[in-house]
Amino acid sequence: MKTEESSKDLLFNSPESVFYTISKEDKEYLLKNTECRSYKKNELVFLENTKPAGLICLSDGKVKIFKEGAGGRDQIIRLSRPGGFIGYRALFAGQNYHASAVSLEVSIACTIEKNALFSVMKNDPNLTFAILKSLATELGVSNMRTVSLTQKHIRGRLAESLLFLIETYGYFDDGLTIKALLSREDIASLSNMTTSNAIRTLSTFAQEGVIGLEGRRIKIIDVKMLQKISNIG
Amino acid sequence: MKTEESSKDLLFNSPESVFYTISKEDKEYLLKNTECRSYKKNELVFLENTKPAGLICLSDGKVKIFKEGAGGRDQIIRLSRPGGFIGYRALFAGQNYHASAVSLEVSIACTIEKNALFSVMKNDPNLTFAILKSLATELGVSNMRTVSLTQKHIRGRLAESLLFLIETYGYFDDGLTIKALLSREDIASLSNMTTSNAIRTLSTFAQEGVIGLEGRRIKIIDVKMLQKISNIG
DNA sequence: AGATTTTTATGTTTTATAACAAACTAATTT
DNA sequence: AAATTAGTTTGTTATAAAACATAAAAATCT
Repeated sequence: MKTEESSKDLLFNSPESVFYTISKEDKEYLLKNTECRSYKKNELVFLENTKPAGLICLSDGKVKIFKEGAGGRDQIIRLSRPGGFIGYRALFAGQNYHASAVSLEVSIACTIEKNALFSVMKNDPNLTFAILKSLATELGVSNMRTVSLTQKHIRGRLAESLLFLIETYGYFDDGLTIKALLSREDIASLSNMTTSNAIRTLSTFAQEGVIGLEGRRIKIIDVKMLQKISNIG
Repeated sequence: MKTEESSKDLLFNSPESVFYTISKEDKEYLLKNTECRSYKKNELVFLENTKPAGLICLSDGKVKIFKEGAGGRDQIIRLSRPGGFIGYRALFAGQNYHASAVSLEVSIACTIEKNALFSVMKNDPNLTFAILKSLATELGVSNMRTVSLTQKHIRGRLAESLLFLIETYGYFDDGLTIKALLSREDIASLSNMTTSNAIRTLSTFAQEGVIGLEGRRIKIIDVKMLQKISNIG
């Protein structure tokens, strides 16, 4: 299990981090202005329409970013994994959050205070450029998702979501079970359908031998078929 | 009518441009590496899956950015107006275009060559920061749109599209007619519905006295009502 | 351990919207 | 000006998915 202290280390000293290559002084300065805390399952990380305090980096666990839609039906915009940033869109746009974030399991997240981060960025074009690239990439995913969610049918959307979960969280040690135990409701919110239809379609996939179901565990039996279902829409 | 020469001026010397405040030398350098050209109506500006050559700025006219979906049904991701950038997501993500761009009317667009732009950005954190802000803002719009398109009903989606057109292009001198003469098919692609349903729903709105229709001209009679329809979804 | 709530499951009905069809109108081309 | 093509309109039918309903199972609380 990770601690709140070791979390700062992941954020600033792992080679994949955009902060890995910044100067020693900048690193020390940001470190002093970063706070980590842990979240229980289903705890709010930030709330729609509030102001970002800084850049939040997920260090351990899983967080969903979602918008509440008409009739209480949520729409999951994004899922975050350790090492990923959350809520940075609003921060850099200078806006309030457009969505809320809630942990899906016990999680640790670190917040780099806004002004400290900005002052470092203003003197480090490479850092700003790296963040720009990351945001641009995310915008691409978001645009693709818009098309998928609006044009694919239920089976295609669900298949795409399962592939997305595999991509994001990978498998347990068995190499088959998706390493994410979402509720059926969350799977529905991710795939833009009602919970009933998510359950129904999952069990159809299971009957067809594409996946296996054991409670919240989803075993992927036939990835190729899943990709095919996702592609034909 | 704008010329290709005066277009460069808009891009670098208008106070709203992100390039307005860059140094004189940088401006001259970018100016040398910028090319403007005009496009006929329905001409391709860039094609999905090709590599961006630089940052494209629309100087005059209107351009739609769209993705071809299943069964030839397009999805308009974004509409650009003079002063706006197009295709910058792919450029900064270091990817090929995920969508295509086509002019909706006679247009002029300027392209700042990629490497020239990047070298200026690497030395001007403020410029990079400004572009980051702009991208973050767009990502917000994109996320909101995802939720609207997936959760609102036909009437709500169409009303939202009309309001979006007003916001983007404003009115003709009469203060009533939307300054954008889109085909019914484009209105459908923007609202994620079939052309038939776009036409049908437009004429329902007209019957209800919310809008007036004269060919492709759409007169907004009751904005409040339109906002209400958009909000209730 | 029992009670209560939440989550999952499945069947039935209703409805919004796509798909199809056919005609009419406007815009281009020859 | 006639012919051709592209775009618009309206009506009908088919269908995917939501809404509703009920029950079983699992998780949580007392």
